[in-house]
Amino acid sequence: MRYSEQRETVFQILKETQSHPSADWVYDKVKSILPLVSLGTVYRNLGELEDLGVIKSFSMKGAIRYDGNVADHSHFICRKCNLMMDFQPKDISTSLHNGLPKNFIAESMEIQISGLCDNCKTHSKKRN
Amino acid sequence: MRYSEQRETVFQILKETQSHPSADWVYDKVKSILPLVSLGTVYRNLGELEDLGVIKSFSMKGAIRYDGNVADHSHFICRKCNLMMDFQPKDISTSLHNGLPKNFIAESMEIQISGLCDNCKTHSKKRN
DNA sequence: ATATAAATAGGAATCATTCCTGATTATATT
DNA sequence: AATATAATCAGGAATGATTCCTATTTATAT
Ligand SMILES: [Mn+2]
Ligand SMILES: [Mn+2]
Ligand SMILES: [Zn+2]
Ligand SMILES: [Zn+2]
Repeated sequence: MRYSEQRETVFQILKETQSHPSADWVYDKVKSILPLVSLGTVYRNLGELEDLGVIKSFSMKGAIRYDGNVADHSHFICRKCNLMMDFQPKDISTSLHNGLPKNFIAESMEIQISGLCDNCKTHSKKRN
Repeated sequence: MRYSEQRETVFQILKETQSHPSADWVYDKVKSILPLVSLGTVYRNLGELEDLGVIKSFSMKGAIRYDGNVADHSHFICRKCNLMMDFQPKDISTSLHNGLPKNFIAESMEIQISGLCDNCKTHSKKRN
């Protein structure tokens, strides 16, 4: 795989944010550094970085969101503003061995907690 | 909310399957009963049923999938064929109180295990 | 039976994502 | 340093899922 400034920039942006952004958000950020970058290039590089295993993605509310944190972790998701925050549940992987479906090979686990974030539990307007 | 045969049919189809189908799959099923139904009607009724709280939805691999099982449960997802199977992890809700993010109101939890289903671990072709 | 608002069918519009193509560029080789 | 070549790119068209629109139909209250 050949080096490209576009791919490197996409990767750095993803590593530096905790916000689990969409491709479009990444696109805007890249544009502020490389104004001529195209959205297709951002998508292609996000896909390539995911194939390399250095970023992750998941779809949420009809849009793909990307995560530069590839370590095992879980997410808290605010149902109002869609904030997505990492957290590390303790003592889960050990206790989860109970109740797993039979004959399936489990490769990864994600726990998603949905609810209201700190902002949204006190304010009614969308903040994020 | 007025009764409609279309909504009732959508609801019954979702209650009777365990497959976590897409809107399009539901559309095909409804058509076999009400041949003139439109895809827009299926989407609208799926949304209304979700608002009522009698079905759930989540997006997966860029498409919305619907679930007629509104009881708390988790999913095993095959990364090869996208099979989505309910399971009930035991002893999770109690142990999960450790490690939750601060100041967030947790309303629901879902555990997703990804891996290979029984078919896919032995065959290479897509079955589902 | 009639009135009325809710729901529908069919199709257009939208939006995220992927695909395509001719131009550019990183990198290896001379 | 110049050249060759395949990878990558920019820009835009195509796709596919979902939502939106509107004239028509229909459930239901009176
Ligand atoms: Mn994360
Ligand atoms: Mn389910
Ligand atoms: Zn929030
Ligand atoms: Zn499978």
